[in-house]
Amino acid sequence: MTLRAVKPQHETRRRILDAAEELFMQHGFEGASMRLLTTKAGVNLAAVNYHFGSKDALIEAVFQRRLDPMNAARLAELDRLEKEARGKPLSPEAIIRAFIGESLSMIEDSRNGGRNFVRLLGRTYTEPSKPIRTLIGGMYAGTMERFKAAFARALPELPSGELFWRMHFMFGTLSYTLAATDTVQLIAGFKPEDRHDSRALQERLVQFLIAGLLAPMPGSSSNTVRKAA
Amino acid sequence: MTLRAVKPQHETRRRILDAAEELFMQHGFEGASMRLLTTKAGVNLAAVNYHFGSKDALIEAVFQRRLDPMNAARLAELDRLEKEARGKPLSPEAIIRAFIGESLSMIEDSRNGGRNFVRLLGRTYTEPSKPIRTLIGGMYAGTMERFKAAFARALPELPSGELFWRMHFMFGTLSYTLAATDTVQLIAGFKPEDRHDSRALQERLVQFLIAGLLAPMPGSSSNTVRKAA
DNA sequence: TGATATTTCAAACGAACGTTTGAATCATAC
DNA sequence: GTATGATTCAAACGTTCGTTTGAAATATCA
Repeated sequence: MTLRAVKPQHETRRRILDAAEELFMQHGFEGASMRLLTTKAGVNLAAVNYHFGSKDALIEAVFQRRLDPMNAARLAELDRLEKEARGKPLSPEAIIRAFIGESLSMIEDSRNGGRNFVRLLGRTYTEPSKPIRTLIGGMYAGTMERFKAAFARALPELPSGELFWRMHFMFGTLSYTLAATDTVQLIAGFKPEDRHDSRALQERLVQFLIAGLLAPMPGSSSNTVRKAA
Repeated sequence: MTLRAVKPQHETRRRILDAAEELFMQHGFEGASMRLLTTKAGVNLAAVNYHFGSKDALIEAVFQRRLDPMNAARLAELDRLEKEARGKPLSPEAIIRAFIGESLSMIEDSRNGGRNFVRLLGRTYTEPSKPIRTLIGGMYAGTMERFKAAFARALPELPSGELFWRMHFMFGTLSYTLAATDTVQLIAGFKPEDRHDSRALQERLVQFLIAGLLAPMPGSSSNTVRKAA
């Protein structure tokens, strides 16, 4: 029996989470049934309720597993940058990169399911279900607070009300980019070789977001909000 | 019986479409059941299948009713601008306004359900269901083609591959803005009085999108793609 | 090995789903 | 008024949903 394949302690949990991640992304939370999900995971139908309690708890666990480390990594990167800057405000670009870098690099991670998760995440921001919105909102609260403060320090001339909207727009662009890449195809002209080139995508997105963040104020002159480079 | 309220020819259809618009937005397509939907509409459970054939056909009808006129209005506005310009390329800002103006003004239209629809629409761009994506994609195809051509004429220096991505980002920002306003609340700082001020929202969004569209190329110098003002 | 948790399994639960049915009701035209 | 078609209605259809159950299998440790 020495050659018997070992069965890690919580392999069933992991298999369920992986299958759920992919099927929630493909069919939505309601569309992915327990039977489909457990079949794909190769576990018994009752396993979800045994290990997680309910389908809703499974949904929560799917986000917990990835979102907490993801936001922790964002905050760690922001901490690192701020320490490095020794009290000086960061550049808007650096803050943007700290926020989107982690999620965009996960797009390339198809082996560990990171790609599935970020696409699921992008879809979920516009999810109508109240409990899910509350869940996601709670997981983001602290991170958003810190990044908003960092942006405010980097852009002292930008009124707080405007900053809110520009973060809102930036987050929306990221969200849609994560969710809709190789799903919706509204605009013709997509080159298939771009699909997995997340480096090029990231650079394009960063340029777009920086420009939007530094856009002139609605009623102002043609200057950007950044007084001096 | 002279005072009896008249019943327009297809009032039942309209009531169903209105209820579906709101409930699809609130609960998603699968989450909004026929029983909930018909109860809200004040019609019999069998009315949907009688008037539309099936739930899927109802979903299609919900989008048909609003999306075709909406895209027709976008194209009409673009035609008007181009006629007015007498062959000269339009400004990027004018093209952007032609595209987003119609949908953003619907945000204020809560009486006729326009607000419900645009929020539903924003959510649907990231919908995983293949038939729905195909449906929406087909309804947008011609409009996107025309707007892409208009942008290409306005920005001749911008490579076509870049234009695709910038339209993608712009569309994402609009989509998220439509879908997530007063639903998701990830960033603290939202002022309730902004909620229905779609004029101010539109100006903020336009500034953000223009800046993103005209952003410098990823590898270029610090100039924007627009050679001269 | 034997006792004790832990995990898996097939089967079934009641509830809710989208849809169908056939009679009842309504509107319209002769 | 009566015949004809359109619409509404209560009831039921078969299916699938998330969940529960109690026994069987497996792992853990004295």
